[in-house]
Amino acid sequence: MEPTSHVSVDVLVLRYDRALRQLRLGLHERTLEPFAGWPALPGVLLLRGERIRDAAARALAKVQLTARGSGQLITFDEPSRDPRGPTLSVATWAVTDDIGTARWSGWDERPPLAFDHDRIVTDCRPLLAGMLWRDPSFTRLLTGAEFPVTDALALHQALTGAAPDRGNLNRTLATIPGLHRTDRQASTGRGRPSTIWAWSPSPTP
Amino acid sequence: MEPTSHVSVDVLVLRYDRALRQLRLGLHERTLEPFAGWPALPGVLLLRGERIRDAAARALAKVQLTARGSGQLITFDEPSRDPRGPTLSVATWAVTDDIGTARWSGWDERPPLAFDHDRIVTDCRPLLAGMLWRDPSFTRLLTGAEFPVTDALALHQALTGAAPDRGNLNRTLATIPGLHRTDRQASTGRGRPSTIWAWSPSPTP
DNA sequence: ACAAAAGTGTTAAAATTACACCCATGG
DNA sequence: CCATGGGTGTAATTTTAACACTTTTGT
Repeated sequence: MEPTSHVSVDVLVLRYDRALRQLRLGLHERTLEPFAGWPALPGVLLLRGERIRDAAARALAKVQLTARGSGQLITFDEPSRDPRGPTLSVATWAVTDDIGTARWSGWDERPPLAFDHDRIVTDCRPLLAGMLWRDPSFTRLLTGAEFPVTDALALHQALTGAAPDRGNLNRTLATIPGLHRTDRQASTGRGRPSTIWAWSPSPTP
Repeated sequence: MEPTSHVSVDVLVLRYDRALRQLRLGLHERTLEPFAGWPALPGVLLLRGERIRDAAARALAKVQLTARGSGQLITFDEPSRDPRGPTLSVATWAVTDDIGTARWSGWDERPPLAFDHDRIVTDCRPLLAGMLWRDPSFTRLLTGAEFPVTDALALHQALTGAAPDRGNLNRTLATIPGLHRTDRQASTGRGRPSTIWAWSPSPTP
């Protein structure tokens, strides 16, 4: 018995799938008990002296992913959340471009998760929704360097649940510093092609 | 050498001093090395299986205080923040009525603190400012069951740095659910007496 | 009467929302 | 030429902010 609780870092891995036009959540199929065979947020135990961001990177490595950026959300401290013993969970977000070996799931079609990870996801969603369009680095990572408004709409819908008015979303984008509309367009199949927005060169100088 | 970092819970203890009309921060004079003799945020090491809220209560007990309410802020993970070895710090807030054995300091006249506690205080201030008037339970704890507008003004000023317009603050208060103005007044010395606002019976049912 | 503190009224500016209508493309 | 998706324009509503002016008290 250790004198203190363990600390795990669990990551909400986000990846915007341009083909599916959907924000997807990266899950890791557990191989060990408890919850063997269950999908879970990728997580690791925080090592002595390790920074949370680095632990998150290790968690991503378990599914062969590297984060473009990450950040802290909330800490969950329910003592029985892990049957192996009391373990804090520092929830973090990370954005990636790759597929890795993760199991990718839509936000709403997500299967039941191991531990209290369902709760973590539900509690953290509004936090992420609040960061979209307001936190430039988070937003930039999700959208990538360039994106059509359609993708912006899908992102907004994925995180807030409701689809915003297209016109208003356009105006919102126009007010974001470092973001500007280009004269290029993206053909999406049927319908009028969407204007492409682009970030200025240096997002985090 | 333990396999994992320690976890401390450090508390920003808040107490509104009606006589001084000032929000004060409760500090604990350290007796042990490192930083013996320095003032610090009251903190304890999180025990195995202990909830953050309970650890915060233990920290307050070190200065003979009990919290009326508390909550989580951010987690600091800089590995060298504690010279004894890597220690996470989960910063929390707590509101109390008592004096206890704490050393109370105004927010701006506060002395240099031990560890990275100066940084914790500076980083957390805007978070607390954002909770004021928006988070009803936090607000209610700070103001108490009844309060004159003057106190509201002092609280706002302490957390945001700037004093708000009196008229606008009055209107802000009027929109807060569960809060209503009474027909009583508080004489504050010279000048026109201040209207007393009161919370409705059950704040957190 | 005057200064200090509190309160009211009014208005300007900004952000949020909603909705009607026009434009471009594929079938 | 029409359904589909994208964009612009406009207006109502709400929030935020600022400031002038009035009221009440102690000295």
